[in-house]
Parts: sequence; C-alpha cells; structure tokens
Amino acid sequence: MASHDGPSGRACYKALMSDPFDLTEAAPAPSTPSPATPAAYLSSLNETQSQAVQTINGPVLVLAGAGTGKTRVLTTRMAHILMQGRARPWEVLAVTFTNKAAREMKERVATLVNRPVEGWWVGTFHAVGARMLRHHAEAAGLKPNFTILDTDDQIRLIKQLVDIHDLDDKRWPARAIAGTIQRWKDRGLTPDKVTAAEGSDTAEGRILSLYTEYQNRLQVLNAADFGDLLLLCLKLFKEHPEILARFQNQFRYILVDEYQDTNVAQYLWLRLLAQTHRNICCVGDDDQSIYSWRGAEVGNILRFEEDFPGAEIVRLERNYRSTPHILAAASGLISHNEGRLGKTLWTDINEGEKVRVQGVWDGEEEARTVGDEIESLHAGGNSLNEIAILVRASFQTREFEERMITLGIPYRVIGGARFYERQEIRDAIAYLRVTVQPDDDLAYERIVNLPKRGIGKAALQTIHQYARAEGLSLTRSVLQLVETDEFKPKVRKTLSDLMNDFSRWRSMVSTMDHAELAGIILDESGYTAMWQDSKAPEAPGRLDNLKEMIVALEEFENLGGFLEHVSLVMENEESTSDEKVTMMTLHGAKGLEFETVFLPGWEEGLFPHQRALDEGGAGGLEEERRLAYVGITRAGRRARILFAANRRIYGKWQSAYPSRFIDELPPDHVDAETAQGLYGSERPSRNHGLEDFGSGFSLTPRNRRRTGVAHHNLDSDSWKTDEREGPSSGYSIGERVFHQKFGYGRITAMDGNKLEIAFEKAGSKKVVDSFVEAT
DNA sequence: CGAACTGCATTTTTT
DNA sequence: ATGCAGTTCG
Repeated sequence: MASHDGPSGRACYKALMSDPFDLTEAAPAPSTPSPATPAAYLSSLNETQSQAVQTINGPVLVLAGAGTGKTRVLTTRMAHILMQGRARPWEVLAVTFTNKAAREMKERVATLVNRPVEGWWVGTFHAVGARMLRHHAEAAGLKPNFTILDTDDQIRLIKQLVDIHDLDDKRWPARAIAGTIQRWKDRGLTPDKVTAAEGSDTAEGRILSLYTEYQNRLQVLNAADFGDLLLLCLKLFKEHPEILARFQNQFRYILVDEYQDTNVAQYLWLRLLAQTHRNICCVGDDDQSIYSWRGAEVGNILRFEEDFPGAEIVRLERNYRSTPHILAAASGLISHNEGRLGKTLWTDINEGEKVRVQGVWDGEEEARTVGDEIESLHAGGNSLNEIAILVRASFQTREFEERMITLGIPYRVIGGARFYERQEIRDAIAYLRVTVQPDDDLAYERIVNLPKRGIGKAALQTIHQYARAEGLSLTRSVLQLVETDEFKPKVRKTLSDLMNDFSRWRSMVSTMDHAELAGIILDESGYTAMWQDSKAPEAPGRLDNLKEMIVALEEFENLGGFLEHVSLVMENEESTSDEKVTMMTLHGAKGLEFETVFLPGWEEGLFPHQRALDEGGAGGLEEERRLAYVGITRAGRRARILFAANRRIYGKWQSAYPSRFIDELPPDHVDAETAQGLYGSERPSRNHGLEDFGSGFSLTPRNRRRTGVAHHNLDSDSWKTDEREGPSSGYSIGERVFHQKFGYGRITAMDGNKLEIAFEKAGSKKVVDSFVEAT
C-alpha cells in the first residue's frame, strides 16, 4: 500500500497550497458532451456499475458490497464527468478518508483522462478542509500559516489545562477529555452547542469548560486540531455565506468514498457544499461500517434518501472477488444484523472450498496450525503476498510472528510505528514548526530545552504563567520577559539567544532552499550535535532518520508544505515488493483482498470483543459482526476461521467459548473440524446465553448511541475568543507590591504592563505586572 | 537533574 | 507479560 509518497505527495501539496482560488468566477463549464460513441472506459463495466457511473445528475447512493468494484465505479465516474465536459477538474470535489484512497483515486482518474492531477479537489476530508481554511484563514479566525495539531499535541495541551486548574489528572485523564472533545467535534458541536445537546451533568460540565478553554488556547496558538479542520469550515460557511456560496457554485459534482464512515460534521459539510448543484454521489456499504467508535454514523448512509430527496440508489451486488461459499458464509453471518439496507451478493466464480472453521487448544496451537498451512500453501505455489492473517486486536500478531520466525516464513505487520512519529523526527519538526509559526507553543515547549540549555521547570513555569495571564503564546511571552529581570541572567540570555536564532532562521525562510535551511536549523540549534555526542546505541540510526527527513523535504516546495504533509499524511510506510505474509487487524484490512485469509481468535470476549459489548451494547455487537463480515469478505478463495479454547492474555491464562459468530455461519458453507475434548464432554452448542459470560452485557440507556442529526444545526456562533485588555497595569507609581521571588518593593516606574520596582531585599528589577500583587 | 521504582491499564485508528 | 507514565530518590 502506502509507500513513500514521492511525486504524488508533491502534487498534492502543490494543489493544496498554491493554486489560485478564483476559479469559481470562471464561466460555466463547456457544454460539449462527447459524441454518442460509447466511451471505451465504460465498456469494461457491468450494467449496474455503468448505471452508477452514468447517473451523474442528482443525488446518487451507490451501495457497493464487498468486492463489487467500488473504486472502479468511483474513478470511472469522475473520469466520465470530466470526459463528458460536464465539469472542469476543479469543479469536482472528491473526498475520501485516507490518503491512500485519495492517492489511488487521483492516479486512476489521471490515467483514465490522461491529464495531470494539478488543481484537483481530490483528497481526504481533512486535507480538503485544511485547504479551504488556508485560503480563508482570516475569515475562519486563523492566520494562513496555522499549525495542524496531531493527537499528541492535543493531549499535551489538554494536560496543561488540567494542571492549570489543579484537577486530579487521575480523575481527569487528558486522553479521555481529548476523546470527549473529539467526539463532540465529530458531531459538529462547538462548545456553545454542547450544553444544548448534552444534559450537563457535572463531569461533562467540567469537560465542557475545558473544551471552551481549549478552543481559546488553540486560537492563541494559531492552531487547529483534526476535528477543527471540518468544524471550522462549518463555522466559516455559517459566518460567511458568500464564501460558502462560492464553493457551492464551484463544485458541480461531489463524490464521496466510504460514506458509511462519515461523521456528523462531515455529513453537514457535504450537505452544505452539495446544496446548489445537488450532484452528490456517495459510495459505501452499511455492512462495512466499523468505525462508530471514532464518530462514524451509519445513520448517514441509512438516511441518505431522506437527506437527499429524489436520490437514486444503485446496488452493486456482483462480486468479483470471492467464491460462493465465502460469500454465502459472510452473507449468512451479516444477516443477523438488523436495520440494514440489504444487498444480495452473487458471483460467477465457481464453487471452491467451504469456509473452514477449526478449534484448537490454545494460542500456540493456533499459530502452529496457521503456520503449517501457510507453509504448505507456499509449497503448493501460492504467493505469500496473497495470504493474510487478520486479527481482532494487534497483540494477537505476536504469537503468529514468533511462529513465522520459527518457520522462516517472511511476514510483514501492517500498522506499526510511523516515520513521522519517531522522537527525533518529531523534535526536528518542532524546530521547523516554531520557525514557520512562532505561536506554536507545543512545538516550542518541546524543543526549548532540547538539547539541554538549562531551561528547567521553573523558567518554563514562569513563561507559562505569564503567557496565561496575558493570553499570549509562549514565544511572545518570552520576547517580553527577556526584557525584564524575571529570569536569572543565564536563563535570560539562553532564551533570548534562542529567540534570536529563530528570528534569524525565520528571515531565511523566504530566501534559502528549505531543505538546506532545515539542516542549518538542526545544526545551529545544537540538535544534531546532541545526537552526535550521544553514546546511545540508537543515536546513529536517529541521525540517519534526520538525514532522511531532510531528503524528504526536497519533495516539497517549502517548509509549510512539508509540515502540512506531515500532519495530514501520517501514513505507514511499506515495502510492497517482497513475498511476505501480511498480518494486520481486521480494521486495517478493510478495502484489501487476499486469496487466503486466516481469521484467528474467534472467541467470545476477544471477538466479539468484551469491550465492544460492554460499551456499545447491541450496536456494539452488530459492529463486531460487521467486522467479522469484513474479515470473511477479504478472502478470495480460502477463508480459515480459528478459535482457541485457552489463551494467555496479559500474562494470565483464560478460557473462552467459541465466538457466537461461528454459530451464525450457515452450516452448508462451512467445514468444521474441531478437535474433540476442548470443552470437557461436548462443544457448547448455540445459544451462548448471556449468563454464560457473567457480567458482560450491559444495555443501560446511557450506553445507547444516539443517532439523528436534527439537533446539530449550524446556528448560533461558536467560541468567541475572550477579549483581553491592552497591556496597561492597574498599578500606580509608588504603590507597594509583593513578588514571589523578589519579595516586597515599591513601584518606581511603569511602561505599559512592565513595572520597575525597587525591592527591599533584591534591589531594583524590571518585572511584568502579572507577577506582582498589591499588598 | 537524572535514574530507579511503582502502579496501572491493556480494541479497533485516520486525519 | 509488558510497557509506559508518573513519582520518588540520590
């Protein structure tokens, strides 16, 4: 999949940052539909696919079952619109969830229409949102160089807020708060709207006020988190109808991939943008909705006809991937869910093997069984690239990895650490971020004492205190504070020097090659030297990574473009080249296919996962079932399901019953070969009643997910930044004041909020007013 | 300020 | 079992 995103990444960036925006003013699209000769690209489609491609006016929902050629339809449709001259490239908006999908879309359409990707509005929701915001930053309350914060930054910021309020971080874990805020944002809720939608119990009230503060802080930092990329768009559209209108006119056609994964904010965003031309085509599969836990609303796809009256629904049901047994097994399983739109997948492919279900004694035997079979498949001439082990939870891969190593079978695990998440890369990026965007506190804080400069907790606290009191970012605070005697001379000099360094680097941004500049920054700051001097065994590797990053920088036009890439395109690297067995989670496997798929760990508690049952109730179970459906439908020719009677989890041995999903598979399409005696006398039959699993299941109303969008409207303003007064202090000359560090003194002079004070013990010092109190 | 210790949770993941 | 984060010592 995602390899290094060379040229296409660059193209993407160009499109993002530098295309001129006044395209909407342009004349209507040329109206020269091509001649009646059926286009070549249409001939390779089946009838329903072709219908989905050619129904280009009005709202269309394409229900695309697994393996029915969804991507082909999407790309051909876009090509069709362009080739027919219905719209010019910038008049089509195509959104996806992942960069990988966006890239694939761009590549395939570009091939079909034989045209470069420049200026296209094809990208992830977030990338497109960011692009809109950069162009209308001021209207959205930001500066165009705003930083996009990742989850890590978010959590650190929230942690700071929690600390400021002296809240117990055990009771108020930043992670959880960030999650709640994110979920509010997913639902399109700005702080002022949360109260209305959410009963305000005390805990939520607390989090809500943190949310408000968090947003204010982001504003000061000139930063947006991922949720903001959409939420601020909504705000922008609301407050500037003329901007919205431009977009609405511009986008004659809108295409949406994986519609079942959209959240409320994305839904609102789409609905607004589609309002004028109403040519919106959403492709998705309600049976593959597996992301409710990160805000996706299956309701969006289920409600499509109501939301877009007169919508045409096209069902893609012909499957090109799997054998009938596999399809039947998957269909039988998913039929246990309620409230589906319903599809009947069929295929021309001949019989093939039944889905095999095998019970084993423990996890080790499971790994051995899978390993042996992979060995014999490989010996039989099957490519390892066509074999996958799909697990529910990532820890499950460990046992298989060990087994593969023992057997000498090459494998890859998808979903590990990413390049841009490595410590040294994040440090380096922090330097670049502060250079590009001085108000980026989180980045500044990360590197202010890295390498060690003797800036300790105390100094940082002083800066924070001032920043908070004045509503300034850290760097701005430092600029003011170094004019005073707040810091010890040494600290003061260090901070001042660092600020000078940054302003020097900043002045070089426009004149110097950015990759070269990045090298200079890392060298002059002492960061490179820090690793060079390090005796840590990983130091050389880290230096290599830094070099690699500088090389990667060359691919971009400037630092800003690179940073945008880093924040929005956090993708996994992967060498797709060699023959390897793939291991990954079921979630990671959506959209992929393999000839042979192993599905281990089908046990109650693991799959369906206990947590999903506890937290998601009945809906949670259905989502787990959809996950199982996704798993089975990844398989082309062979699907192997396994369950173990015993398994060591977190160091403890646990026994479990086979997953209820196994009982839900239609027997005619399954070969069961379970060893006898795994569960005492007999294998437990169907009817794994709740009582078998103790506490498990809770269906309290609290846990019911809410659906529906009615209350998420766009009225009322969002957060207001609190206005701060100018820097005039409330003190007067001669007044006696107290300072934490210097003790008592009298004010001898004032300059705005800077005070000169003759301290009784410490002598005369310049300090800022927020550090003293009247006596 | 850095190293050792303790407690604790531990699905899924993109942007 | 394990790793991580926060805390407590030296």
